[in-house]
Amino acid sequence: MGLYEELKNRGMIAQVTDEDAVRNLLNNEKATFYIGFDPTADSLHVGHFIQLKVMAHMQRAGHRPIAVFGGGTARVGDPSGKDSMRKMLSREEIESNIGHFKQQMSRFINTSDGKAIFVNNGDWLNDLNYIDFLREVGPHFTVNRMLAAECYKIRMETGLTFLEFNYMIMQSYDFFRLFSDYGCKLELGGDDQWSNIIGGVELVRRKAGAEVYGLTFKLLLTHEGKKMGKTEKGALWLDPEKTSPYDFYQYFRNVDDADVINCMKMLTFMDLDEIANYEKLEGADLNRAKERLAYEVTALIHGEEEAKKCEEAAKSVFGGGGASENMPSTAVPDDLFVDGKVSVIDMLTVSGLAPSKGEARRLIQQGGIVVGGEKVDSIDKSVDRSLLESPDGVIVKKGKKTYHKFTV
RNA sequence: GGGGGAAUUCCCGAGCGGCCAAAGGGGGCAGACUGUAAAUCUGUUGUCACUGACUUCGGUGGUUCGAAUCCACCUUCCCCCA
Repeated sequence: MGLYEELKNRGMIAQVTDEDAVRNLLNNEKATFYIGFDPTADSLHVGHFIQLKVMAHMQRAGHRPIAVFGGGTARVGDPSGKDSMRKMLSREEIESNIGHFKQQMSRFINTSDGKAIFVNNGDWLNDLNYIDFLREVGPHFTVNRMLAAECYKIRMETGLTFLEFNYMIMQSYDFFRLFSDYGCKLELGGDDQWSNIIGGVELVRRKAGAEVYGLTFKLLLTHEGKKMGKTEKGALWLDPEKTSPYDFYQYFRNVDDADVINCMKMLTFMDLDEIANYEKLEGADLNRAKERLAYEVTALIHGEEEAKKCEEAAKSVFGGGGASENMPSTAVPDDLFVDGKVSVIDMLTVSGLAPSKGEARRLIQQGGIVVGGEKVDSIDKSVDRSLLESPDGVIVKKGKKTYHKFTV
């Protein structure tokens, strides 16, 4: 099975500019391709991971990836799929974000011996001369076509600024530059990038008279069409400081039944035949698939060792509730003790389990707090220091799934 | 440049000068039911010293016993016309 078929069978391919040509390129040639990443945050998230995975996949097959960091484009902001303008980022923020991206990415992409190229489109976009640029690329785009593009659709309702309107042109220009400088023949991206990608394909055709290609991947969506990887705290980040491996693991351990198989196909390197076996599972048995999924994805991002820890922590906690060294924990500061006791309310707030005392009270009143295996039935409850001093500390359960260990 | 409108709690959105910590929905959290799933139902959702007090309704002043509600100026956004 060729690389193209592999991607297709995993249900990852959304749109292709020329299916036969791209299939041939992926299966039989060694091509240079690129994916762009706009450094709009200080960490990559699961959405980016799909792109990383594909890059790694393609690199293994002998193709040469170019990762383009949007040091220039991030200053403009991609309006695709957004209903309002992004906050403008300073140059310093952008540079710092690029640093984080590079670091995270080097885990997945081998950059030695020119096997992959990291570039910053700010290198050619930042110093463009306005009129020269307009004359160079402007004649190749008509406003009529641009306005009809899918990526502007939402914004035609809510308002599209001229700043963002130019995004597509800049990204198209990227492709042209990469084609000229590196012979890049293929641009990959999330499906929301389709308009921007075909803009580049067309620009290369018109300016250089060459045929290049575009391919988009399905976005990671739930079966209801909502974006996956969203948590209360924002995205599901790859940075362990921003999303702990445990939370990361739990996110996938808790995916909807209907989304498990899709996630396996898109996010792991698991063999398709093996996935097919999991696909046969039904009802509660699907939990086995979820465990596997969570393990695999966590291992890819945080390493096998970390993934094992997460798995053990989850099993010990949900399978009977023993202490675990991998559980998030908080040491209670001395000043919270009164007569050798801490109030449960203080424990909840100091650990961040509850953002305020009011919330902490509410949790207790609603029966959502269990301390050391016993439900807390009064907001005045407190815990003896001696219990916290014991080797395993005190385990507090908030709601059904949140466990936290307290020590001194 | 001219004219009109809007800014409300996490989001959307209602809000006669007192009965407004502010309707309703979404989202979040908790409970019941479960499989660490979904759906459903219930409760809850500013802070604290929580049967009370305090701080919120773009900003700054003002009118008033009393303002999210009225006035002035400022800031930002939207719409129509040019």
